[in-house]
Amino acid sequence: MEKTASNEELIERIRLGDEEAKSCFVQQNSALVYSIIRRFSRQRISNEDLFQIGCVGLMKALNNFDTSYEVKFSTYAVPIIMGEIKRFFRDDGSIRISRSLKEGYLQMVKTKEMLLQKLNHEPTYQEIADAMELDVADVILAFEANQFIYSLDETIYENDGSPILLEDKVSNKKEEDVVMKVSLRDEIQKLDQREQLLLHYRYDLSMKQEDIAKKLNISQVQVSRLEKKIIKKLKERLAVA
DNA sequence: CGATTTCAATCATCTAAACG
DNA sequence: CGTTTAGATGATTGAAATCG
Repeated sequence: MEKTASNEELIERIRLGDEEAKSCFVQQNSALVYSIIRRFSRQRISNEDLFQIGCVGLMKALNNFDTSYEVKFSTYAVPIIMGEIKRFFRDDGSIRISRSLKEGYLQMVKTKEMLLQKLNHEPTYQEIADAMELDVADVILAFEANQFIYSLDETIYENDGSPILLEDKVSNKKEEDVVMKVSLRDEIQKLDQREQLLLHYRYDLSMKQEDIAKKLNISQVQVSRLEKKIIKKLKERLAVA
């Protein structure tokens, strides 16, 4: 290693493929990450995890930073890192807080699918509630709260049943799973509608390929193939990062 | 049993004769 | 020339065999 160079200089060299400059850069800016995560530290999550997430943000900032912005790197990087951490808390919270609620939700989704077949129309909240012998208010609440949650990882992480974990399919490594989780979420967002839906059915709802096939109007064989393709794609994209 | 792979049929895309 | 036709090559498909 060598004496301190400015961030701007280092970035210049990183752009040219200088690996040494990169590690030097990370080391130099870890203090910045620390100063940010200090504000977030809570008991629920270790500082180490937080730091890793912060570094994800740092790398994002590094990749997207444009010298023509005419601002100091740190000015640009801080909001990005903050965003990354905030996003993690949001995602993390929604999963941990509502696990039992989520399970109920999954059941509701299944019931809804079933009713859809039986009634031949989109079931009302009332009908779902009746079928499950629940209060309408509970059903509505669960649906509203969970509507947009795609918890493709973590969701089932401590179920004793036989959960399928997308994470395991995509990654072989055990470590650095926090970083992996974050970027996996990113990559899933980039998939097209049908692919996301397939993952949702498969890994959130644990549906059979055959049932998914019916839903998507394709054959079960195609579901198998499509699923394999998606896994492969995610794997490749994560491997590079 | 559910998931995957195999295999033959079918479809799409390209190439090059064979015309008018 | 343009376009029509024959065929070749490759991708996609689902039923059925096979796997775990």
